[in-house]
Amino acid sequence: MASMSDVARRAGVSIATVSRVLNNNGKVRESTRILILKAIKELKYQPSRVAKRLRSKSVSGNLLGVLIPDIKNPFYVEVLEGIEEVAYRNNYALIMCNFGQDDQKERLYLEILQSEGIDGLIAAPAHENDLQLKKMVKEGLPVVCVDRGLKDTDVDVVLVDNVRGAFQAVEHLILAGYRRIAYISGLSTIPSSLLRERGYREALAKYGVPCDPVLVRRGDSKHQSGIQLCGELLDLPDPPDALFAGNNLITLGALEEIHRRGLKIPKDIAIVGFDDMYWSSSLNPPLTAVRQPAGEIGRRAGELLIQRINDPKRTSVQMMLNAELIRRKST
Amino acid sequence: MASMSDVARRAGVSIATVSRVLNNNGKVRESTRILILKAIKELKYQPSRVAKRLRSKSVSGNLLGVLIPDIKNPFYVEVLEGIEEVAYRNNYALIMCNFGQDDQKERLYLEILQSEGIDGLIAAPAHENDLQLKKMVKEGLPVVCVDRGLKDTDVDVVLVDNVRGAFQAVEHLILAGYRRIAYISGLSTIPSSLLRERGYREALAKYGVPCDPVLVRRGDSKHQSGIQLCGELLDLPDPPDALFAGNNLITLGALEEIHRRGLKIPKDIAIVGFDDMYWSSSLNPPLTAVRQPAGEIGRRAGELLIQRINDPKRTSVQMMLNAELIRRKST
DNA sequence: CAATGCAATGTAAACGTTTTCATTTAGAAA
DNA sequence: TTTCTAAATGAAAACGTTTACATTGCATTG
Repeated sequence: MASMSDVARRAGVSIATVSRVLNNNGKVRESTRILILKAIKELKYQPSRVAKRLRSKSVSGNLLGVLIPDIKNPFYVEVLEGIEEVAYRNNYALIMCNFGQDDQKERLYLEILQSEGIDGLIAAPAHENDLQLKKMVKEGLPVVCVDRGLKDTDVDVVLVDNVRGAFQAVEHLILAGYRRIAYISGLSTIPSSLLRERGYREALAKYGVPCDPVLVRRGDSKHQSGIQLCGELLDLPDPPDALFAGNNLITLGALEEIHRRGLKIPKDIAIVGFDDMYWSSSLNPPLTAVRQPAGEIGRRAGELLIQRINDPKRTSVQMMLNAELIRRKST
Repeated sequence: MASMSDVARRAGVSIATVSRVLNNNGKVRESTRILILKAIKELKYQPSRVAKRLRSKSVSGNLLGVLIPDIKNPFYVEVLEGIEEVAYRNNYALIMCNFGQDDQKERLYLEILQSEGIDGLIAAPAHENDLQLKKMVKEGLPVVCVDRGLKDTDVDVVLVDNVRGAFQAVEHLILAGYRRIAYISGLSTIPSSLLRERGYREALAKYGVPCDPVLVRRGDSKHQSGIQLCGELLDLPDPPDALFAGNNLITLGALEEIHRRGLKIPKDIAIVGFDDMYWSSSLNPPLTAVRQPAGEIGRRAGELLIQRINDPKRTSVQMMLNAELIRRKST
């Protein structure tokens, strides 16, 4: 691949001048600019992002990190898509790190990202108290959190009002006449699990529906946990008549288990999920769900990150988007 | 961040020696190795992948590119997941490029990847005749193609037997008694679309079922095209009694349209999709589908790529995995 | 015409590694 | 002790940029 000095030689100038026309800074005579542009075209020269990144902390290396807990989860895929959209528009490349809710993997990925000299990071940290990530924020790496915040740390975060979303879901169930409403929670180290549980409890409380502790189950946020915990609930002597599932993987798992047992939804048991998918209406039955604007979360996060890269001392913002209940046929 | 010279200074040696212990090459006395290791630990030193990549074409920079057409498509997400798994295991980071079946975006992404100095690339090219990608292969970049090959080019590729998969699907429909079988194809610039159509035709031919040209529709592989083209088919004076959908997005779209019209599956119309998802059994009705081992495709591709990086002149392989028909309730 | 100042360009260092080649060191053999 | 050899280490260049600083050229001014 041609390098800057090749261009310089061919245009009969020094690399400094070439650099100047590439970055549009410094004065350069129009005639030599043309010469250089011509050489660039002829040699199909492309600047090396690697060299650029190595050399200059001051200028952006156009590389972002994305750290997500589970790419199997359609929610994060949609977030990722949103991020990618704005990253690409701003000429940033993306290093994708899928840590699968594995602490060690997360640590290693963070090290890699640091070592890659990324300009900024969008992360859904393993938990609120992620020391390593906090440290990176402290050290000045531009970071924005999605879906999950970072305790006691001044960092941009964009997420959804989990309490309110869950509240709406459960309120909807109550108003529809259900009384034994179960909650299958994701990992309780994840803030959103707790917040959703809070919404669940608040709704029950508001309508004076007793909260039977046996009806809230906690798993690891994965598909299998939905199957397992839904099964446990259905095996109860006094099983629930409705189910609030803590995320989409859990919902899908629960759905699978309910179908396996030949139960009818919503006659035998109703279900409302947290997280909507574009194909939720094709499920059996069409799923009532709390919709997070995942794509928008990703886009907003991307925009905030790029803003912060360009203005590192901008005051941090917490952007809370609205979750919306989509009523379909499962309740 | 501490650099190698910091370590060297603290250990009282030169950077060359530090480099030697880091890469385990060259002789270094045990006592100084220990000294250096100690300094590394104390300074929390981490080598810069950027510098490493810049300096040395000979040693791997531990960076891979992934170029996929559509991250909305669960198939590619699963492939991506497989790739990520083996990449991580081998200490490679991943630059994810989602080109959305947009030629210009693909071109730009390829340029970025080149400029990032990736060690290798896994790609599902926009079409068989992707000149830019071909050129990169020719120039020696290790590449493995997934899902789609590259014409007249000596490159590793891992994919599924599309003809056979489609054949099985359509044969299954025929044996179940359906006769007016429609095919909704994806983009016809994509080899797999054509191959699946071939399987479709071969099955019809084998059983002497006439092939009504009005029953094959071609779209852009996206969700919306499934809705649209399924609608057109259903509006036909003599509509199909069964549908073979060219990929999962199309399937989901078709499903949506069928439900919107209040038609019953499979009574009014049967449907079999190409691509299975782990939640296909939760669809309404549980979907009969041709399952591609997407995760395995990704893992294999990752392994092949790393092999090739380590042995660039290894002869190229074409790995064809089996697609399997999963019978559920939609047929 | 000399002095001045600014526009245009060049030189060289720096970023953090790897790697070649040269040099020092240590231990063995004589 | 001297000499030799292999082992251990170091010096410096190179990768492809950006950038601070130096230099050149040229027009303007007095």
